[in-house]
Amino acid sequence: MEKYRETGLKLTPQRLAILDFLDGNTSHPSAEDVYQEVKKKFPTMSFATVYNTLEALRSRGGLLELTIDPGRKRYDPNTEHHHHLICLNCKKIVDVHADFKTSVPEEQKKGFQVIGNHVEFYGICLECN
Amino acid sequence: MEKYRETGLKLTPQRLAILDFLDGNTSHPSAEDVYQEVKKKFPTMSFATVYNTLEALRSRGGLLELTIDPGRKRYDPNTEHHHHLICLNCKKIVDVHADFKTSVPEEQKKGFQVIGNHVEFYGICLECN
DNA sequence: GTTACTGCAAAGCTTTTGCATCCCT
DNA sequence: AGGGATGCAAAAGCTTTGCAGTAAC
Repeated sequence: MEKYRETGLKLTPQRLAILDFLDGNTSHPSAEDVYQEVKKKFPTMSFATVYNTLEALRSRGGLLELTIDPGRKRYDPNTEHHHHLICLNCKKIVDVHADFKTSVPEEQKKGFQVIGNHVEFYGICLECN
Repeated sequence: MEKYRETGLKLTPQRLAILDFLDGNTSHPSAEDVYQEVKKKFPTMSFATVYNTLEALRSRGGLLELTIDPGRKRYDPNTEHHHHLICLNCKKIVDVHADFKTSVPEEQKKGFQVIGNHVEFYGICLECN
């Protein structure tokens, strides 16, 4: 939690509440989810602060922005390389840890400098089935 | 092009122009891209028609909705199983054809019925580098 | 003739931004 | 004290929707 201080991030009470909510969280919350949660402790919380903080974390490499859910961004505090399984019905996202050794065939790279990859599995979760 | 008629899709001139633009298109256009292109032929084209047609195609399995680009949906008329490489800078998307044999480890499925997967590679394209 | 599509405008959601005030360091 | 953060409101993107007129079947 305190590790961000040294990156120049100002640790306000609101930010600590956001960090606290995100720490170890595997629910892949949306900005709205973060807002609703932190609003309980800080009724004056605004989306500006939520987005500001999420972006501050992301730019420091402390948060991943997932584009797996159409319509809204989802955030993942686990920045280790891993993959995701999403429910097509309720949009629940669960982590998948595995090493798939996927790589773009050389002749298909089109000059791209490939930086990383992410496997997205989709299906229907237990509750929706 | 005519194959959609038998699915109950009404082939209006506007739809034929959209189908014509999408056929064989590997640029993964956004709704805006489709709109701008078809507007050349039909100046009164509206987003309602674009979205209506894209959804009609998608629901019939003739189009994929990609959620790979934060902020807007991208569409892919190639419904064969394949993967994508996206430029983090300009959001260009290119196809990657390969069989990666990825699957969710049984103990991580959490009761999900897994339907499919998609590998997303990211990097910087030649033009942006 | 039916049924479904078109086009315009309005509304809905998510995200971004301007700005005055406030507070962490 | 200074620089950055907060919070409110407004605005900006993208997508959806209502509805009257219209065209495909």
